Amino acid sequence: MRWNKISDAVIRRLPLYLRVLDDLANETDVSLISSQELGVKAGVGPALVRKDLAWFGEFGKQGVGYEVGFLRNELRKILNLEQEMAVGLAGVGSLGEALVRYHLKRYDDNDSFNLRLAALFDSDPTKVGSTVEGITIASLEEIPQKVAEEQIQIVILAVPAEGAQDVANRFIRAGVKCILNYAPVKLHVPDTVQVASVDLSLELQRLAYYVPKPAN
Amino acid sequence: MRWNKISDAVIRRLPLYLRVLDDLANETDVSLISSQELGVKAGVGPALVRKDLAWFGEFGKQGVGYEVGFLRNELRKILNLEQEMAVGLAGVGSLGEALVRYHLKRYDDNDSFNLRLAALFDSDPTKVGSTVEGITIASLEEIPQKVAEEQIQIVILAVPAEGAQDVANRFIRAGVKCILNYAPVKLHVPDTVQVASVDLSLELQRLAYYVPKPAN
DNA sequence: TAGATTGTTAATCGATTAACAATC
DNA sequence: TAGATTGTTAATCGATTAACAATC
Repeated sequence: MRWNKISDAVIRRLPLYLRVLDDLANETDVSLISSQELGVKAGVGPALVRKDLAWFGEFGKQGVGYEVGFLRNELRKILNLEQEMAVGLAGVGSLGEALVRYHLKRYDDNDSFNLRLAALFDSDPTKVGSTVEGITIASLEEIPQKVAEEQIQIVILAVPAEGAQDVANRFIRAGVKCILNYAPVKLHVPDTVQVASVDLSLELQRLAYYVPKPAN
Repeated sequence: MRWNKISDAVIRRLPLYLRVLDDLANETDVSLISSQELGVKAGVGPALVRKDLAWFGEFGKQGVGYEVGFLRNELRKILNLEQEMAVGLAGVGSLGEALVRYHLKRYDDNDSFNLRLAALFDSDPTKVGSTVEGITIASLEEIPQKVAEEQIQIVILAVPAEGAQDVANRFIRAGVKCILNYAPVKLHVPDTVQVASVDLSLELQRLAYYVPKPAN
């Protein structure tokens, strides 16, 4: 299986489809779904659903639709979620702690969320050694060892803006290729590294544009 | 000023530009910037920078560039950030609390982040009446009054997945038109309402796709 | 004036949608 | 078989980039 150069726009929708299939697998006894229905539930047009899936293979049956359990499993394979993957989190402030709890809840609730939170990191020596939800906080110096030991593949950055680039660099040097960044800064990374960014302030400032201006 | 039908792709980049200009205004004595430099700092091509800005007016001088303070101010006007705007937050769990702190820090640090956190809401009666960072938690029943009193224009949802749609509906009924959703569900809203979504699990599942598969 | 950079138009690129033959 | 829905190709739509005349 080598699917080169598939657009990120496509990849972004796959977890959306997977979520719909997960819900369907739990809540109902529906075992078949059409691109039409899947599209409605995911908020995507039916043609686009079919085209997205077609990049990876032929998963449906003409005249019938897609078998829920089967398609779900294929999506998990495509997204690398079949085996458990280890995730690290740096910056155990109030946001970091909240993300730890949020993550653990997702991990427990959702079978397809095969991402185990394996290590925490913080620069503050007074935090190092203490635990959050049973996970011990390591220092930034321990990044190389921990990443290697736990085979950490993805890192969540919940550090302050000032420290974000430095901490990112440390993980990149340790071999991490995927970063989910919560700090309000643009990270500069080699293009072998994928960054996803979650930025409250950018989102809010964008929403402000859509606030209706008072009629005058 | 009536700029109809400007693409959301454009709007998403404006806060990025604004952030660069804010940094420039604070850190250095640079008072002019070219689309080239602004583009590099924002991670956007120079032609696109010029085209984005051109939707709203002529802000530069040929042969010279853009005046930092002036452009910054124009962007604030465009994004509705000139006057302070009131924001509400629902769901004061650990994520909600963390977002409160995060928000207040941004509000203090950044002049252009003119979004004041004006009210908190929670469904848990044992939380109602207590305060976080000096802001009192109201019940969901108080949404209509609070929204009207404080003129809340944007709401951050940090409630569990199950409650998200219901809480969203309450705010929409109270007249809120912009929602920033942290719950892992697709919200169904009238198309007069703008939703921005932040979804840790979708982002992580997407990143998992990019994790290099072990050579075998 | 000469050099630089904008604002804008035209060309390119990519992503979504429509349509339909294949087929379950 | 008749009806339905896929997989796929062609058409459309929109966004980005390249190019350049206008002009500071």
